[in-house]
Amino acid sequence: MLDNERYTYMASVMKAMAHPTRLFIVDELDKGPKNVGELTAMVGIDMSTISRHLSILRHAGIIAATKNNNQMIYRLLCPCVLDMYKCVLKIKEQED
Amino acid sequence: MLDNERYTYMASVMKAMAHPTRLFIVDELDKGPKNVGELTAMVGIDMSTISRHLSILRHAGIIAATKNNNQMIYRLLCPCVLDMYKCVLKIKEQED
DNA sequence: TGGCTATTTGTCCCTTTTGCCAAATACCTG
DNA sequence: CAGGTATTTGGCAAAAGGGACAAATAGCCA
Repeated sequence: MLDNERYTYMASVMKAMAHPTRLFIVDELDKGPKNVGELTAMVGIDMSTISRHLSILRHAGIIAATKNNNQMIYRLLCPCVLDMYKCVLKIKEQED
Repeated sequence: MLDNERYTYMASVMKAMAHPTRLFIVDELDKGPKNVGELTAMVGIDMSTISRHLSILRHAGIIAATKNNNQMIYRLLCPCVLDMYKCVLKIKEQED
């Protein structure tokens, strides 16, 4: 398979997005930066789990964090990920 | 989490893309329809595994298949998935 | 029908992912 | 320093993902 490394990298970024909770987080961060507590309250699962989701998105380079006192403020780095939604919706239309 | 079903659906489509071999297949099908044997030769792993990858992409609505004699010809349904690459590359640039 | 080619499906094994709880860490404040 | 709040990390269990091999299925041709 030609250029395997490229595909592996691309897949890793897409995998980071490919989870309902993480897509929700990305959507929320697109509206504005938020801390872990706020996101936890919105999603309604354990904060440790949210923290891990945020870590996955951060390592993929999709979001970034800044420390504010004892809080971590997360923000969306690349709003272009939201364009992926458009394509997914186009696929959905095709099926109906 | 608001509108959970929407996020679950979107995640399932993105998950279908989130694998190096499947991204490669999508890229190849973008150049033109191909049968399972051709894709297997290009990727270099077991045909049964390729077949399952194709099944995953088909169920996600990303590709479609037509039977030609005893071959299955796969084709890309929604070339817009390739636009996702652009965003991933933008993310990569940001990191360097 | 029997054999040949192309593809899919069943099964097994191993690895990764996800979620929870509890413990650790970080930072502020009295 | 002690206590409080915010977040991350370790460990564990359940579930899902990925690959190989063998067996099943489908369609063609003699």
